[in-house]
Amino acid sequence: MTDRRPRALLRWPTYLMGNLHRSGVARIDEALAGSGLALRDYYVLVCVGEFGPLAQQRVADRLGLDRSDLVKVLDRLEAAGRVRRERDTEDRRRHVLTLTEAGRAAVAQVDEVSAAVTGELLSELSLDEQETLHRLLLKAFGEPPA
Amino acid sequence: MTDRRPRALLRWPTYLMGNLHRSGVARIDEALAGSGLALRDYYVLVCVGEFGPLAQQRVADRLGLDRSDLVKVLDRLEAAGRVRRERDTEDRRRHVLTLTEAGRAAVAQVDEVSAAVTGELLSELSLDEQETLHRLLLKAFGEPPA
DNA sequence: TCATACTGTAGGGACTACCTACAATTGTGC
DNA sequence: GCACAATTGTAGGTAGTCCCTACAGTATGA
Repeated sequence: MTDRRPRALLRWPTYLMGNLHRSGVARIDEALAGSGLALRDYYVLVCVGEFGPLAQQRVADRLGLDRSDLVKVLDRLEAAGRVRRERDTEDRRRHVLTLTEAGRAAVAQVDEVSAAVTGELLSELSLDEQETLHRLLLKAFGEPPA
Repeated sequence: MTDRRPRALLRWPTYLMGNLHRSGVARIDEALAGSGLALRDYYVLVCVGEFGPLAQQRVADRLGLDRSDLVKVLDRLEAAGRVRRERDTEDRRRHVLTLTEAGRAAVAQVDEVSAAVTGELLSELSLDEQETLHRLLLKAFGEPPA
């Protein structure tokens, strides 16, 4: 029984984005169940992969996470052999993170799932509209248009 | 030190919407701190206000929440005198919820805050673009265009 | 009457966001 | 060289969300 939502809430982009986000994450997590991968893991893997060997604090900065929360994610990822975590020989406070081959494979897997889910999630929109939505979201986010 | 995000993540509307949503909610919560109102409370108040006297299960259905999670929200709202919760005389399994005057005032307060925050959140977009974004979000959400 | 379904409530588990504290390490001013 | 501050990773706590199960009270239909 999926009743209609209050119209007074549908006025707010924040509300709409929250619900769409939640729906997308749920679908991705469902597709990823069993692989031992969470969506956050993917974010971290992508970040380490894109910006080369990185200290944990730098990953947290780039993703807008707290460094203390990153620890558990990295524990999982390291145990699964998806990242290497080694002391930085130049600054022994830091751990240097590097992506492994398994990590790269995980990224590719989530990329595929995410593309499929995005298509579902925005299936009510034409391809042009999807493109427009993405462009506006990027701009609102403060990123230069791709 | 706000570093740039991984480009590979900015490809995903789900990721962008999640971050924008989080940012919006944080600003609203901040503005609402001290008033004893959470954003979820507002959702519930709006729902009860819009669809008249409602049973708890109906509110949960309309908002996509679990009825068990609604209980704590309603405990707060009732204690604050923002909703009345009474046994339904026609079906004594149900509690009938009605909005009080204080509840209506709370809705008006959050409406104001939310409008201001939405303006901030989308300040990188022109008014036309904000309108387009909202229309596309509504459509993606499966709602008929207003 | 008996079985079935619905409603509100209690409680738990897993996850996220945010915060503090702390030990190890590095850098700075003297 | 040395006291002091800052940084980094880690542990832990709190609050909130989402999802699930169990249960007692109530209604409904065979």
